[in-house]
Amino acid sequence: MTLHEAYDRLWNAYGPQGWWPGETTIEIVVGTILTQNTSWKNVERAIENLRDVGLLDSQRLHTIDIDELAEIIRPAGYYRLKARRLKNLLQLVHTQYSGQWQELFSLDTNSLRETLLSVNGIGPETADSIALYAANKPTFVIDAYTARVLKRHGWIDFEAGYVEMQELFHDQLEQNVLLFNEYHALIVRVGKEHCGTQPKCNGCPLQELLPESGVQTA
DNA sequence: GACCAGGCACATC
DNA sequence: GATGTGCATGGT
Repeated sequence: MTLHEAYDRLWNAYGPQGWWPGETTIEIVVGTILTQNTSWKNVERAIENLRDVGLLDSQRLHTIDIDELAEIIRPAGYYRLKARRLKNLLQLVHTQYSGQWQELFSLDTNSLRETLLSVNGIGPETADSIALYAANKPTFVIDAYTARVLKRHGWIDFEAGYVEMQELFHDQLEQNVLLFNEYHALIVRVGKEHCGTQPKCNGCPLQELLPESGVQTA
């Protein structure tokens, strides 16, 4: 079994997932922070609120009062925390990169990653999400679903951490932005439908790729 | 009413 | 280094 085979099965079963298509840079960046440990549905409400008041704009977000911002993104949950995290990132871009996201994104993948990780409130997944979906860098995003699917199917050691899981994809696949984008979204899809808190592997497109030992429980 | 959702930082041992 | 806890809304 290879990650290529698994990708083909998922693609054949589900097709394109359309994550973050045709949206602006700031909208994608805001989404990566708002979706931390939060359902996308709630994030959409918060983003619509921002759109309604014309705040999907880096400069305006940078200058708006933090408590006002918090109230506007309230539906996304952890709203005061996330307002602070957004402000931290905007502070970086507007003081170090002239408010120009493309200037920040012109860094090589590793430097961009390290720079993003230096911001309080941005961890590995958020940094990689921004790098992949906003900056179009070929870096694979590992999230809770990805970890669950990899471990449930015995593709990686149960104790593996973020970096190990990411290396698995980086080592076995061509470094392609669109592939990484689609693959991650497909894994989230199969994770939601079949690898939730209770294993439901009947009908799972990856069922025949399960290890002989059977399904491990998280 | 419990449990979950596309994490992360910080405290404590 | 591992483990626990706060952050918060909305859906099932």
